[in-house]
Amino acid sequence: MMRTPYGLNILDNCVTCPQRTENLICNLSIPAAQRLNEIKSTAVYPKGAMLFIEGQQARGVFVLCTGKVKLSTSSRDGKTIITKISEPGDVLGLNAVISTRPYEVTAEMMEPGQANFIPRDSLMHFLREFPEVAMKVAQQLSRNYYTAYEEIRTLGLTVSPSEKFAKLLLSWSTKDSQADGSAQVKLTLTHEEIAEIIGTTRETVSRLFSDFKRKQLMQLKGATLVIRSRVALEKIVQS
Amino acid sequence: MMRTPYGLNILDNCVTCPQRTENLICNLSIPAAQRLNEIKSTAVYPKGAMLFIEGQQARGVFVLCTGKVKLSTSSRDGKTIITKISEPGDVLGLNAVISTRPYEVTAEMMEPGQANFIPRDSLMHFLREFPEVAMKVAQQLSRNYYTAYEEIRTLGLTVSPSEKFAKLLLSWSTKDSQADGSAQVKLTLTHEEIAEIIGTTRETVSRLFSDFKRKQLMQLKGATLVIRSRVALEKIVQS
DNA sequence: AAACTGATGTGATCCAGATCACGCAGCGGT
DNA sequence: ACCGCTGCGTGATCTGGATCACATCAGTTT
Repeated sequence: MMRTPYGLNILDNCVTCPQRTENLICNLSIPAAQRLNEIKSTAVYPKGAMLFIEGQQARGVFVLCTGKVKLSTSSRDGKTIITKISEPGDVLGLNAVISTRPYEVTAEMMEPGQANFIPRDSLMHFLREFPEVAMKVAQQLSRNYYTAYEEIRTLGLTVSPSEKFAKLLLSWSTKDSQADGSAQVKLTLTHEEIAEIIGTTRETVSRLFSDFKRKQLMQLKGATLVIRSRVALEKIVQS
Repeated sequence: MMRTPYGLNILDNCVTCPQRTENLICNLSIPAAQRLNEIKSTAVYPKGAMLFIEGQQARGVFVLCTGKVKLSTSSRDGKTIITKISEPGDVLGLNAVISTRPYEVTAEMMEPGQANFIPRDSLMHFLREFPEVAMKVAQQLSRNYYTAYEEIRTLGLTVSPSEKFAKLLLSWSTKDSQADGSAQVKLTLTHEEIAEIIGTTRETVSRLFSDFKRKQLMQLKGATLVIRSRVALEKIVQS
């Protein structure tokens, strides 16, 4: 099968989505995958590009191939919270399309990357054509819901910024942690962005970094964050 | 068609769910409705009964017929937040069942009421049998997601308790507001419960009531809450 | 009626973070 | 080198709610 740099087959792309076998577009039946491949279009976006903006009428979904995407929502007075950092394999805008409502978040490329776009109508047709995929979509949606619920628990039940910060570090380190409980993560976010994730101010995040370093919970080598011990962090979370 | 007090046909029940035509169990095709009627079982629950508890393996969904249900989640250290007050017509536990995960909330009857139970396996079978219903389920799930997202916005973007309180009052008054912007709502929650909704303390809620009454934003006649002007409240929210 | 219980009002105190206000470091552009 | 810009570190204040500690009140029970 031929591959062109800007027109990858979704089936092929699937290979590039590590450990995402449960994903919407993976493990489709051959005819479904072929159909999907026909209705999608691929594009490359620069850093800072907006895939869609909160409040816009939903045009379709984006399947992220490469790069990271920042999902955020803001209030009229300028305050912003980041609800998720999406990674390759994620399907963006699904809720808005399925429920035919405006996008509930803004999706911004954090680094240059590639995404497949599937227009609203094509997707809905596709789902009616392949009911088993509709079922997978429902499961994806309920998984999204769980993530949102975790967010609610964090925002509503966790009071102190230090606790939320510890939670965030833990969520980062789960991906590739060592046997001894330590982990290394590439830090790609600014303090400002971290503040928008845990709902506090830039200054407080800065102080949290100092505190946690002093308490030997973590350490910074260039842009690499070294987490000393997960158990110590879990103690802080304690909720 | 015969009606028995404790074994209402779901189709009939639909009539008792006001303005819920978009609901999962309403507007089904005749065969789907009949099938649904076969797999459901109805029960009456006393006040305080737990339909399900956070963390339990999902057994099935509940379709609320009468009464109100409090959905909440708590942290290990005892703090609780109420995420939603469910009303007749709502489908409870859908996300957990579809994603085959534990219930993410606790559902407690706030007053005696009736609910239909549909076991997990029966529901999944049913959805495979009627793909058009699976599609409706997906839409219901994405609507749930929107509600959760609203919650995130409230918790994450709204800082002051007074703003959240105003938001809550507005959400109550939307249901039946007068032309002049006033509205009357039966107050069924304690200050403690309101505190758990907006994420503050009982004392603060008590003070908020005093403040808002003093500022002529609302007024209390027995258990009836009279909202003076919606616009004034919207000014406070302002986000 | 008295005692009990759960829901409520309200003052006094305290403190974690927000806010303000800088200084400083890195880095790309001209 | 210079500038401009964005991100970061840190002190000094200020303050809104949490917390504690009672008093009160309405509805129930005995």
